Amino acid sequence: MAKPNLDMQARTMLKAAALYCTQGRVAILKVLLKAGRPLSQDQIARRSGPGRFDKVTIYRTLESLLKVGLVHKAFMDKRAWHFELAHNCTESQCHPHFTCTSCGDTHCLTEISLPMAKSPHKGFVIHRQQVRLEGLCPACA
Amino acid sequence: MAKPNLDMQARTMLKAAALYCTQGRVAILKVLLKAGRPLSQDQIARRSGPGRFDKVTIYRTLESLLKVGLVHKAFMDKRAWHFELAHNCTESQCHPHFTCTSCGDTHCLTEISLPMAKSPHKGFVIHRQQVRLEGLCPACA
DNA sequence: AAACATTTGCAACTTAGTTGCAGATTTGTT
DNA sequence: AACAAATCTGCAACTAAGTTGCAAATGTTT
Ligand SMILES: [Mn+2]
Ligand SMILES: [Mn+2]
Ligand SMILES: [Zn+2]
Ligand SMILES: [Zn+2]
Repeated sequence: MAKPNLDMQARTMLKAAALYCTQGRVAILKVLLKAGRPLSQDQIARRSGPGRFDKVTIYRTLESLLKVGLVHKAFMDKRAWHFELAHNCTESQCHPHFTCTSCGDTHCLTEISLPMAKSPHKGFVIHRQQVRLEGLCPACA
Repeated sequence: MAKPNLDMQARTMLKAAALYCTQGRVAILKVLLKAGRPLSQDQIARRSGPGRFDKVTIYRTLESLLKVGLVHKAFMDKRAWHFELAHNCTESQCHPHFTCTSCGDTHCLTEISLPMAKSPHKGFVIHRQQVRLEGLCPACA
């Protein structure tokens, strides 16, 4: 029952963003919807069926989703970028990301948000803030 | 007047960390001391004299400095890692980094620090927190 | 200065991400 | 349904970051 729902959801999002509903975009958006956390190009490729899309296509698809604000690049302290749906994000702050130092899993902490930093002194204008947390996840604590 | 001072400072730090005082380590540490902000391998290479050290050496040197806690890896939202001296950092939080969206420069905001995030619910244990800020620097605002 | 421990450079390799271009899809229109 | 215009896709070739093994060079201790 989740499948057709996800498909609809993805197509609706693309339509609303005035993007072509291509096979690649629908599939990749569904992967991100289902995952609910940041994924690398590599993970997205494997989850959308191995060999289904060229990695160039995946990067370009993600870039188009980025441009219209459907996804965010999340900062992972790994060598590869990770992409995720833009959810629970305000203009000035995306939700914090928590990475477990034991199992390595990353979770989106959409429930919490820190106060924005105050500009320190001489004319820094702060527009956006990004927070990364490290520690032990429930499973590893 | 800054030169011999920096040299001394670098050597003292290395001695204290029980590391060999090699030409590479002294030179790279001096570069980081002088820069006062996160630099990529590439930037470090250029600032320590082009062709002076192999990039492998620079990476391995930085890794040794990392291991003893003299430097930190700072996340830059670029493809390359950036390294900087560990300064004004507590156990749980390094200083925030500010990147100007206009000129691209990154500044270390060692004067400010945000309250630690509160663990949201089910057993997340937060050990460290990292904050990245974006906006306009004094020169660009 | 010798002996030992550690670091260095080189060359070769891996992986993430990018670019150009021709052919395939998508969409809106007849 | 068929067409044309706009856009996307895969391929191949490329750039750039980072890693590994190993022999030669350097740093430290005696
Ligand atoms: Mn997230
Ligand atoms: Mn810093
Ligand atoms: Zn865990
Ligand atoms: Zn600026």
